[in-house]
Amino acid sequence: MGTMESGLRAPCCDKANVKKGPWSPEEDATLKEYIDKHGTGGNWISLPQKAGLKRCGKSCRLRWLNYLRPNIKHGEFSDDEDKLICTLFTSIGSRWSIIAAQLPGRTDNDIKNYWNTKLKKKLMGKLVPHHPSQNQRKPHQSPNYPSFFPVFPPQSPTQTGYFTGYESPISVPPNFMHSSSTGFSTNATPTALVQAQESYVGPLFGGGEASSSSDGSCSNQVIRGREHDNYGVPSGNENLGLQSFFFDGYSDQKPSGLGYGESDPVDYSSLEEIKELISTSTVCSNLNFFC
DNA sequence: AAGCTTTGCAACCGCAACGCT
DNA sequence: GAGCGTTGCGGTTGCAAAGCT
Repeated sequence: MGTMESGLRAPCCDKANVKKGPWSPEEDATLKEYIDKHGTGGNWISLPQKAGLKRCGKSCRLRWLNYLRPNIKHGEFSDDEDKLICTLFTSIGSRWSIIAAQLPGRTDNDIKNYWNTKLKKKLMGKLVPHHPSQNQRKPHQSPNYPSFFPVFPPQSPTQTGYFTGYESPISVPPNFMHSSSTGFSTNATPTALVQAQESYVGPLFGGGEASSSSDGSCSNQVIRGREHDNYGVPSGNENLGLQSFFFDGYSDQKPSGLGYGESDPVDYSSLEEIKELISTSTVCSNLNFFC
């Protein structure tokens, strides 16, 4: 590690001579043909050159993994898949790669998009907003988003007990993801994950009580990190992805109306509803609220 | 029919971990 | 152990299509 600090990170490719944007059928064919013949060669950076593509290696990798790879499933998600995604999301957050690993043929990108555009709304559609007056749409707000998606109070991120809405309301013990007591691993079955989450579901909504880390700093600090457990699985001190589930009441993707620290009033009673909904949807084996 | 808004998804970006030297 | 290149991941963006007025 350690190139990050310098700010002098070399670009992964010559951006000037690299094509961006949607892939053409010809490019797809070229990439597929090359990989079918030679494999990836363990080096995506040099692959486009060898294959005769004017693309960044990263772009090739992404295209292959998300689209060209054999056995990729496209199209509608089944109810079972919906439920599994929901269960896993409430267990481990936006760990899309891990969630994707439980859904054969689905890519993390697919699942992420599906969650952000459909599943989240589907889930939230089950909730009735408390205060219709707050339900006025803001730019880019989906019509069926309840207004009470909390945007958290305008407190300093360092104040214990609050978070800005840009950061996870959740902190997880560093050993949670690879704790033997939780039984978590990428190889864990969804059932195991639910069990793990069950043991942890309380603190998920513990608000301020759960937000301090052991060194006394606040877990509002977004911790991005990937440790790996014995299974080669990302694990560790995680910023679970419920943040995206919670914060953006008026955009799928970004809080376009309010700046950092600005907020609408919070409807805390609605938090209880969400809490109940998620714990119900997660813990209850009869996940039938999608039906 | 035209213009505007919203939605869905492919692709990009930046960061952090990995792994080799 | 440090440095550096590569990989993998999650968040974000851009744009075409669909829907609405």
